[in-house]
Amino acid sequence: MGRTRQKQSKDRHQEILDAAARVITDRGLAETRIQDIAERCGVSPGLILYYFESKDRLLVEALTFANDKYYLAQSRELRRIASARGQLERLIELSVPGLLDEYERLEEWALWLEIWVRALRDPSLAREREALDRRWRRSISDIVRHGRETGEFPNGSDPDELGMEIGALIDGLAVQVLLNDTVLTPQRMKDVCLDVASRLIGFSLEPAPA
Amino acid sequence: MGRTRQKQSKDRHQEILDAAARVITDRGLAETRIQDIAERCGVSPGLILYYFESKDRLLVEALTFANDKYYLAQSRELRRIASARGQLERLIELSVPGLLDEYERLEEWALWLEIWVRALRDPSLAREREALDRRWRRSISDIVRHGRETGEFPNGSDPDELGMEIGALIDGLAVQVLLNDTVLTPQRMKDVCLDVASRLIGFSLEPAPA
DNA sequence: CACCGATTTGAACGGCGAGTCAACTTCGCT
DNA sequence: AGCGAAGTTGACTCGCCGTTCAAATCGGTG
Repeated sequence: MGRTRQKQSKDRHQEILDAAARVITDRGLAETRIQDIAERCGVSPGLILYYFESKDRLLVEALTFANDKYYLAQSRELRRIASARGQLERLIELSVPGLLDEYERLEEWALWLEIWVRALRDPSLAREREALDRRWRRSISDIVRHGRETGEFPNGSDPDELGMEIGALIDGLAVQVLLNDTVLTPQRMKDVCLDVASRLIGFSLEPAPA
Repeated sequence: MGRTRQKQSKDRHQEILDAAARVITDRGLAETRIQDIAERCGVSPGLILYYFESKDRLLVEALTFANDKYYLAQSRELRRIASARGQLERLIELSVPGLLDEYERLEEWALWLEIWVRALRDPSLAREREALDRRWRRSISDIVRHGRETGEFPNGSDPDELGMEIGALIDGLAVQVLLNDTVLTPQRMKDVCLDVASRLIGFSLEPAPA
């Protein structure tokens, strides 16, 4: 068989997942057809079903696949920042839909909405979603822990609790921004998040107003 | 023609909207068929399209119709409470999926998720969603204003800002609870919301621990 | 080159569900 | 009672799309 053959096959697999995620972002999960995904790959519809046993499985896999991709990118970026304060600020920036580059974050949040809706009726996706979400909250609580170790943040509430609170705030605001709420601009969302986070964690915003 | 005839027609209209909302909650927007809605009404599928020009229009109307219903019920209930503190606590209780009666709030939040997803690609629903959301945030900021008038709450941040922050927090947490997050129970969500709200608004929780 | 399995194609199948329609019923009015 | 309009039915049409499949192609191996 040879390794190149396996490699190719794996590439195709990911290529399809990637295309699927993009189609879902563009057309919405409900309106995504196999034909669309095939076209994105420049491939025939039959091939999609050669690599995935059904459309449903493919779509679910694509949702979590894309989420993984974004999570890893975020992790990598945060690891390069030393101060907890800087990490928190960057995490928030990365979470605001449309603040940095146009497409990536918009895609991520749009996919979250689709995950939520489908998880309501798909128990296996529901379990997966919870794991993804715990990971996301954990990246917040880890920043809090880090900040306490370095002395940037004071001791106080349970870091996990803070991760949940701040995470929920970001989720809620991100939905508004994603849906183009006219009142809540991306910049304003960033400010609100930082402001509330600083009050909840208990540090002062003054020293470094970005 | 006579008014009774018009009245009947209006009832049918609402009956269908109601049935549609329930079906959407049960099966999800994407899986909702005209047949299902007809069955809920004990009526033939043809009749549904006699009252609504298309399935799409019916579904969108059903989403906002149900939201209205819940909003009015909430308003009525809050108006009966004198203290701002009591109003805030009740608003939070009413917002936690599955804390009080099983079905109603679960339905409401499930429908919100569907609204969000569809609003991503339906500009007219997007506009409608924003209005609904402003109304919801406003019911929070009004409580803050009321509390400042009565002296229960101290002066501080802009009430609209607080409405946005607390509203977003509730949204984010409600999604977790709705999706049966194993860590975040309904009771815990209520506690977290009250706790964060009291810190943001600046009043003490001690005097009345429910 | 000839073979073989893996990959890829595109045509065809089949079911499903939105929307149409012509016939039938119901109800208010005179 | 009987007319006309509104309400209701259920069978039918039609297009769409997931899935299947037989044939074609490709690429590595001996």
